[in-house]
Amino acid sequence: MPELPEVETVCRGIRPHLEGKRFKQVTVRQSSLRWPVPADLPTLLKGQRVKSITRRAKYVLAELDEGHLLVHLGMSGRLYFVPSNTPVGKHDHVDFLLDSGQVLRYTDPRRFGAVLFLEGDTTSHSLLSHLGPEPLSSDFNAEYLVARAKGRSMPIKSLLMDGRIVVGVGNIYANEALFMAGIRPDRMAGKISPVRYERLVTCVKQVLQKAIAEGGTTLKDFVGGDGKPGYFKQELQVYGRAGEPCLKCQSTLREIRQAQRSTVFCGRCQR
DNA sequence: ACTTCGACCTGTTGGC
DNA sequence: TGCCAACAGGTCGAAG
Repeated sequence: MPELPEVETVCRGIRPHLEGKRFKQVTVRQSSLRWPVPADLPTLLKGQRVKSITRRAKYVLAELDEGHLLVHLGMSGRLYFVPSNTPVGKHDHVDFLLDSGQVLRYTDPRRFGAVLFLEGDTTSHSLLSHLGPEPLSSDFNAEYLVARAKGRSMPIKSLLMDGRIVVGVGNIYANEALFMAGIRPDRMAGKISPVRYERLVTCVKQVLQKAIAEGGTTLKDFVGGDGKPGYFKQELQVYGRAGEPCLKCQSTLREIRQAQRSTVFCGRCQR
């Protein structure tokens, strides 16, 4: 489910029910995720109050009295509230029972996600320290991107999806932003003009903002923390539309593979 | 330093 | 209908 807009949607959905509450009991049924869930997580969290819920890249961070809870949804993860009597499914790996009586559930069939505890400061943690700027912040601008792209032979789509350059842009929105900007995904990053980077930065921000406003993109069964589906799927211009006509010029959208990920683009609109 | 590729998992889909 | 290969929203870390 998760690219930045989906994670942001989840954060916004769960935040009102978490902030100010305390963990009463944490149940870990499957600790084998991307990294092992700490064996002492239930002990570490018990009795702790959630001071705030924030997002950094695609990580959900719960600031606690002492330390932080970090959750990543990987490819197939979900984080959502369930009624306390909800049956436990095969992939329901962690339940967080709050003092309010509500249960926050972490479900992840592919187990590419993560549930970790961070001691103290978040920025120093190895998973977060190397991350590039947030795409919707002013730190992500054309000058910055031009500087980072200088001399790079990597295709622009791969550069966009590199979290050290800019976070939160996954396969869907990389495809969409490049279409919107009229740039071929396989163009060498170092050979794109500053003017085109100006346009690309604007498009990345636009597509992400629009997706957040629509509650994320629902593929499969993504639902935000409030249980509502995302409505951005109907806005997608190229992702998942290979072989179909370009919505701007009607020519057939092409599909290639880059870094084992599917790339869809219009050979006429994108140069 | 930069780029590519395998790896981690399960579920779904499409071809034969 | 069944079986098997390919593919799916991510991203780390090793190899080249």
